[in-house]
Amino acid sequence: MRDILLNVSIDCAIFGYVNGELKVLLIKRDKEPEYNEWSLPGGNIYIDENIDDAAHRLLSELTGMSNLFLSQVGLFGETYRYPDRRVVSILYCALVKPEQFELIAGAHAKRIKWTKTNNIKKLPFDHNAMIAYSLKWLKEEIWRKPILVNLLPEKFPLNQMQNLYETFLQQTIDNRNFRKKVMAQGLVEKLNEKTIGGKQRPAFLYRLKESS
Amino acid sequence: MRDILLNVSIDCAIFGYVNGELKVLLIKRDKEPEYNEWSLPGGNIYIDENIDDAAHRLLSELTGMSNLFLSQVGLFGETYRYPDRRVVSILYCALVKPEQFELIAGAHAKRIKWTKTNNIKKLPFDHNAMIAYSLKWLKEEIWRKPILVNLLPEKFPLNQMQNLYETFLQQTIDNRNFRKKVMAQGLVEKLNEKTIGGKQRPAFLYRLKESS
DNA sequence: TTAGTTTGCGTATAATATACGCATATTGTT
DNA sequence: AACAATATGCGTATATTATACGCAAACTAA
Repeated sequence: MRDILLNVSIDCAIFGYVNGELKVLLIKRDKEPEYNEWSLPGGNIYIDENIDDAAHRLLSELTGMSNLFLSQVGLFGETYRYPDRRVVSILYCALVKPEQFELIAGAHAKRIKWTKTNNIKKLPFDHNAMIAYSLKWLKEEIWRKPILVNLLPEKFPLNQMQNLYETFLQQTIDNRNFRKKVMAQGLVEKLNEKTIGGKQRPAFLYRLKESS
Repeated sequence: MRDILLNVSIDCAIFGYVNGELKVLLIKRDKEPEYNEWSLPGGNIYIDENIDDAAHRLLSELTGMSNLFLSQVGLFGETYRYPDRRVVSILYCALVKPEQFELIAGAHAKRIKWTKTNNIKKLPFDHNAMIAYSLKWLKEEIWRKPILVNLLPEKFPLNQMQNLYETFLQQTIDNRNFRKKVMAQGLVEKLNEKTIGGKQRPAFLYRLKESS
């Protein structure tokens, strides 16, 4: 039985994009407090466990998801945010393609579901604030971190990347300017390969730079 | 005897500007671990204490400083960063005018000193990384938060504000463009008062906007 | 061959940031 | 009282960056 950090916890706001709709992953709690309520996946950190590692482990245990690109986005430490004892929570955030994951309700999660982010009902603790904060953070970081690029296959043509950005930002982007912008900030690099079997002119493939 | 959070602590990187030099506040620890070593001021959070409040209290206790504009800048949670037990530390940061404070070494601080930020020797724990991180953060936030404006008197002419920015950023700024930039982002507001007793043309006074 | 489509080069325009001119209001000096 | 010295605070010109758009090239399907 490994010891846990009693005053620190982790919560994860995992967003998924399906058919142009942004959804957030909720689990049905199978323990107190807030037994049977829908909430963000989260939990405790082991005493000798790296915080980022803990976030990945918790998600894996609760939902079966692994190898996500998780970013630490904030700290929620209101005095009475958690009823049982004083717990400061570290908020992690990721964007995923729901269809790439088979959700498996694991320990402490009776069920799992994707919920539309517009019009979320009242969640336990400060989880509504966490979701709002994450969405704001995401839109700011989308051009600086490979949050979106991680939804793509390892190698992809630029128009696929552009479609993703357009879908997430809910706006069309000029393809020529998109290329310039993406190249200027250098999150991705051009490969010497092209798409094959497409129904039009082959496009060069790109991938996330090592350093990102 | 109030309980404390065992797994969470606070550290403060307080920077001071004297004669164009940036210095950081260090205290000489009077308890283990790292007894007698110079380190960043910091300490524990009480079980029912707001995190921001704790940061202010700790600084006050250790150094006598109060009413600082403190910003939470990061979380340091490496597994073995603290030798006695697992502690995740929340880093706070502020910029002050050293001459405005009478430093009083309080509980758990044998001495206090200002040290130049270039060429700091090895400090305990991860405090060197904390200082480096704070400096990077400061330069990014200097136009968005009233970190620097808080070093000024309540009412000030724009050239005083400009001098401060120039000193901190170590570069000259065109006075006309400085005015435009400052007005455009609206951290401060113009008053209907002017400087008196100066040795040249009186300038309008400005102050930090309420909302900031 | 030709129509349809996407790629990916280019340049033109708009928006923003930086550089700089200079008249004005004040104090100190002759 | 005139003038130098200095900082204020208005303006506009230039450079840099972001956005809008033209269009030829490369491929597929028919």
